[in-house]
Amino acid sequence: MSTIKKVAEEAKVSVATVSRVLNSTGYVNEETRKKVLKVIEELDYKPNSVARSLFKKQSMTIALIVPNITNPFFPEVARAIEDVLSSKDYTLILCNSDDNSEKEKKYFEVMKQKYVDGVIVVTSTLTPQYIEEKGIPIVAVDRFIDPAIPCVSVNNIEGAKRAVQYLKSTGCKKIAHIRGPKNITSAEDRYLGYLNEVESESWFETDYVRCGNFNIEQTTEETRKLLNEYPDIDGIFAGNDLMAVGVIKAAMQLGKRIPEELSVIGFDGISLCKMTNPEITTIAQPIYEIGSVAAHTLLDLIEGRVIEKKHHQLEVAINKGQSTKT
Amino acid sequence: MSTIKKVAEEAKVSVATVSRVLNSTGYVNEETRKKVLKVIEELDYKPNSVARSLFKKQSMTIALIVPNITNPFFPEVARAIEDVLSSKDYTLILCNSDDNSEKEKKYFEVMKQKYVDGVIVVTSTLTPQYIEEKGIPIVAVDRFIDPAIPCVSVNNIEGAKRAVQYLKSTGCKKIAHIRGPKNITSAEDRYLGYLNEVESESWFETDYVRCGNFNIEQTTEETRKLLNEYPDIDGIFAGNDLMAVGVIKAAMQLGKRIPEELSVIGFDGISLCKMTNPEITTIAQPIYEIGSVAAHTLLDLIEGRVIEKKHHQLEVAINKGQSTKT
DNA sequence: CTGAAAGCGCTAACAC
DNA sequence: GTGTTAGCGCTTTCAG
Repeated sequence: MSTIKKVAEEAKVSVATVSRVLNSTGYVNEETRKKVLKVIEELDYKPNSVARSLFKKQSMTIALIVPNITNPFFPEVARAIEDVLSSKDYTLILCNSDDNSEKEKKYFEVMKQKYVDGVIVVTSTLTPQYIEEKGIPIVAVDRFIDPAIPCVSVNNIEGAKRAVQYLKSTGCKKIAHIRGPKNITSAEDRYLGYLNEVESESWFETDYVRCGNFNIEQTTEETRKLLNEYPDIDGIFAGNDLMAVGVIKAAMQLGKRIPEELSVIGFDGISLCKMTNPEITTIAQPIYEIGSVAAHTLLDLIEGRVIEKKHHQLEVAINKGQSTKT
Repeated sequence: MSTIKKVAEEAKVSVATVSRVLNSTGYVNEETRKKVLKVIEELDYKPNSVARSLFKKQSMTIALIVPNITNPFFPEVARAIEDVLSSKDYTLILCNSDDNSEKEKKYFEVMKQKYVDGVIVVTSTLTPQYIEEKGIPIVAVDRFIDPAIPCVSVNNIEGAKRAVQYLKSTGCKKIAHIRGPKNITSAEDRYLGYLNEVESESWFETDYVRCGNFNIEQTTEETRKLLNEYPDIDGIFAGNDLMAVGVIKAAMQLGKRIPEELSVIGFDGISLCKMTNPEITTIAQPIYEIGSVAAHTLLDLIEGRVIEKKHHQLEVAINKGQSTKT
């Protein structure tokens, strides 16, 4: 592998000059510039990013910390982020935290040692103090951390309201909610949105809310119990699409027809919704856009541009499938 | 951020000594060792990986190049890889190639400049010459590249045979195949396995093979055509699970009952299979294990261990769902 | 416009 | 056992 020094020798100039043409900084005579370029070409010289990083204290890489890339929501976010990063010559490091605070911190440590320029994170355990202390530019995705930290998400409360409203509009009379984990802001907000729509209804019971923890099996189990206790529930708003699958499974086990006897609506809009049968009606987030906006925001932060808007709340849309009545 | 120099000053020793205790290399008096450790603790000193990389010409990071992380097969592979890497203090860089040779090459270039220690790749365009030339340790996953390059996959031919045999064993009399893209070795092998099982059958027609390109919509379209032309086909082996979804969609559109009128079997064993209705019967690859073995193999390669086995062919298993008869 | 030289933070000879 | 020093490959003052 050729180095800047070899190029300099070959071109009979100093390394400083080569560096100048490489980075288009400072003045350099057009003739010498051409000569240097020619030698670079001939030697197929590629600057060493590590050496550059050491000097500049930046690495042109950013890290994405998600709970688990295996959860179908995240690959799409990751893809979007990687797309914008690679178009700007940045590189993406992928980390799975399992929502474990220790792991998240360990990743942060490592990233700092590697001069990683910034991180995009989906977390519910990291505190603003810790983040502040690390001093790495950061943007949160999906889950809110702190007013001081840029965040891109959707309006989960509004989305949840729309879900319930839609269920009502298609004739559901008793609507339950299988919610995501406590302490996850997005799950909490969806629950709040649901509550807001139903608490003043005469039919509402607090017992209509069950926790499915974003997990199919548990959701199936909880739903079965729920439906056995309250056979007249005719609509369920699941806290995400995976849980909607769980709800549907439970309904099938109980022999309830969907959507005739039970309507189901999810949240997220992962591509899975279109693969099931019935296709799942869902409050779709613009997942790709979320990733894309997060990446751009982080780059703004890193490259010192003024960040006009700290909190992006993107619009949800309703994707109608066959798990709800028309 | 404190540096090794500050630690040395504070501990009143040379940087060499600090480096020694850091890396446990060479002799260092127990007393001084303790003193140094204490200072490191006090200053919360963390060695700078970039500086170390520059010297050692290695970065403790490896890259994973997949066509598209959005394809549900890959997140699981990525997760497995990241799990073993992080346990060995390596970091994972994620790249999406879209099966585009130019992008793959660009990534390779960048990785080389970053002193990335190795790459795990899913490719059908990279040539052994190119890889050789780059001189980066590499292991292929899912798709075979060259006998000289370590590869971890399953025996696709055998798996495909088993799929067809299973269909036969459940009573299917005319079995078609919706195959994946030409030039992708795994798709090719599955096709070969299918062919091997059916070509001597009296009912077999070459026209029973259609190309679905690993894509749901196209598969649905092709299947619909196929089933219209040959209404008596009663079994379809889809080249992967996503295409199995496409087949099922087509069957539903045509009002064919699954599995009574048409049995469907997929390949891969992604978790999606358990989320659809009917659940998809599939030839399941040990996806997590594939990623895990690939990561270990790459680390062996990187760390100079003898690699006992270049080509790992892991075992498939049949996952029975309700898309086939019992 | 160009070159010399001082680092960025760390490791590994090589002395002592 | 421990310190000195020469780099790893690049960027950026600072002279000239």
